[in-house]
Amino acid sequence: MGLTIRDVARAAGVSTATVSNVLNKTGKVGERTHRLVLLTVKRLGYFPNAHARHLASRDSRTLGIIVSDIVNPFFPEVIKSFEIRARQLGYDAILSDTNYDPRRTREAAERMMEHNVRGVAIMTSEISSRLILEFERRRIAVTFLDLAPVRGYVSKLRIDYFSGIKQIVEYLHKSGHRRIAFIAGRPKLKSNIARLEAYRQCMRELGLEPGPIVPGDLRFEGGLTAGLHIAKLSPGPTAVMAVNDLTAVGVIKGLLKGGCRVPQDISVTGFDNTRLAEYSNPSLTTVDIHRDMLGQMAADALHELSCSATPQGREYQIPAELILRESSGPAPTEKS
Amino acid sequence: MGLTIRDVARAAGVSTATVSNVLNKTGKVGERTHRLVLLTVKRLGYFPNAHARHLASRDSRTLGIIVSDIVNPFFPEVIKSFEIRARQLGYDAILSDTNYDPRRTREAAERMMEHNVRGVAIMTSEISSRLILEFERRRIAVTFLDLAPVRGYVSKLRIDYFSGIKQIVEYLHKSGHRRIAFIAGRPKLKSNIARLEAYRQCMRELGLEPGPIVPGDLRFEGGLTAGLHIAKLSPGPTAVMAVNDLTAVGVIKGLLKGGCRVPQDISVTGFDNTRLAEYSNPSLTTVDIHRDMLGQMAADALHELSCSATPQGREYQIPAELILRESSGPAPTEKS
DNA sequence: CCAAAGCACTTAACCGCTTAACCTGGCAAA
DNA sequence: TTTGCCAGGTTAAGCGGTTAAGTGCTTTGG
Repeated sequence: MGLTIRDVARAAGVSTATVSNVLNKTGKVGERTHRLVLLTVKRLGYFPNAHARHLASRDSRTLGIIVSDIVNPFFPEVIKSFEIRARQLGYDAILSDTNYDPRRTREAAERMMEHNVRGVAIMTSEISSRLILEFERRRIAVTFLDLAPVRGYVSKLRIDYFSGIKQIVEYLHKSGHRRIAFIAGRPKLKSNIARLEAYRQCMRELGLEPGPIVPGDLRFEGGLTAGLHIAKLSPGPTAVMAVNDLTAVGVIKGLLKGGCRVPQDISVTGFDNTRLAEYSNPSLTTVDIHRDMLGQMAADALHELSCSATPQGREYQIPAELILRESSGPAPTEKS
Repeated sequence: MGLTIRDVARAAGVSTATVSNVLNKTGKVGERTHRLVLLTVKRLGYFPNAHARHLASRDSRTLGIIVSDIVNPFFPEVIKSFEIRARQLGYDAILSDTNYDPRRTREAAERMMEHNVRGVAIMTSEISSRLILEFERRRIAVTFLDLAPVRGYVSKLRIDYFSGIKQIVEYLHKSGHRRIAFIAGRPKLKSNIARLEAYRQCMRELGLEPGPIVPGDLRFEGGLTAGLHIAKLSPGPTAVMAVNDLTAVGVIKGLLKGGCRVPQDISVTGFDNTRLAEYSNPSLTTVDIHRDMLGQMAADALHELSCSATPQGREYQIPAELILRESSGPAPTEKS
């Protein structure tokens, strides 16, 4: 196996406690010895065993993040910023992907417990309340996305879907659009429902009738179908809001296939501001919800919860920001 | 803290060794007791502490994967399939992202050592040979992508860039293209060099002069610039091969801005078959290099190396496959 | 001038698990 | 009946660290 702290201690002619104190920067070691130990560590190429360290200190200094699908372009940036912030705060970060599968979600949660994490950011909705209670029982800090109320060990990251949708609707309205369709996502996902409801409410507030609401599936294919469908409508909408970017890209393709030009005939908007939005052709007008901030905030929230003696969950707002690109423009002048 | 194996042992009226034997399925426990223990574990909601387990068994049963950028759409699928396969083989998987930064690459490697992984899949090129030696010294299995020769503990995953490029060139040639440009990537990356060289060689083999070779940066922006540049060329190429999909998407945008239609005036091809290729407009003709297979193979290779008594690294081939989509077509008929 | 305090360490008892070595009772073979 | 053996346990010694308590100095205050 590898070297142990005892090997280092022997080589440096000190006790293991001294080596440990040097490596943990407790300040209990004199400067001469400190340097000597550090030198020996370098010379031998010693790395402390993380497992032993966690076990002995009764503190894993680890944060976990559970996402539903790492391939979904929404998550990588969240994961990345989570991991970076966790490291800055002195934590190790571990990731689990559930693939939208409740069984794997349970396994992911169990993995977090086995690793004795101090906190876990849950970025998926397929999690049972039993598991959440289990986390609470073990005093493991938790953050949720949108779901669940704030409690002792539970903080909440609320993405401001309403504001995001509102910005789109108002922008389209100002650009002269009056018939604005909506392509929905999965009817069971809270975040999708929130967007749909926000759309309905914002339309009404501007005195507009919520236009055709077409089902989708959050995927490209659903958008494609919806786009083809909308291209055939008469009188069709002059703008289409999609529940996310991927759907919007599908919609654009569907509309083009159906003979509509984007944005000359119909404007299309997305949601999430994934890379796709930027690279799409035409590039997408969409809403950015600061995924990097999301990851960072999750790590910060967990740190705060797990450090406090009397933890009190908080609610964090993730702002949404309208990003104008090529897929939207002024409404075409009516010829009917 | 949480429950320990002692709590379970006490509650079930057996020794800790028995509980351990049940949980590890060693088959040394009678059926009655087995069931009793399992029941007690469920009832109390006990999860074994992974750190203690790893420490005591002197075996982390963990595989690591180091990637350069999780946000790069190439990696998530690799990571996902790696992680799935690792779990199937009974391993825990940990991920580190280096962000193309040598310092963070070193930290990632150190993290792997601290976690005492049995093997690590290195999917980045910014790694120093010192670290590789360090892995070898500790008998940690390693797989590399393209780089490095096969050795005792080192296997190699070779993506068949040559075949991929060759398929594109031959396809374009058959479609009547004779002037085929190439947009390069980073001149230091081995994988990029391999593609460029393959392009040169394949062109020559077909009796074609390697056309303009335009620098790029693997990013959208580089492609955009290159596309604008090429649109101005006269006589311009009738086809453009980009070093990767992202560049290709940029190229398309650049060409469109420069007044060229894709694929009517100019065909464009990508490389990697990221999701982007599918969603781009027009969708991209590209080469799929089976990223899921890559991740799985890496896990398999590490498993094999770390289990063998006399490990001998092997070379694994990752096949490449041409995917035809909308961004390419027959060469326009010359009018000069 | 002596006790108390401070400094720079060492000693050794854990952390929660695994596992080799050691028991024990019951049954088949001698 | 004795012996041997095996299935089905238990005991206890680590794994590689951390850390509270202890030790032998030197310094300091009254």
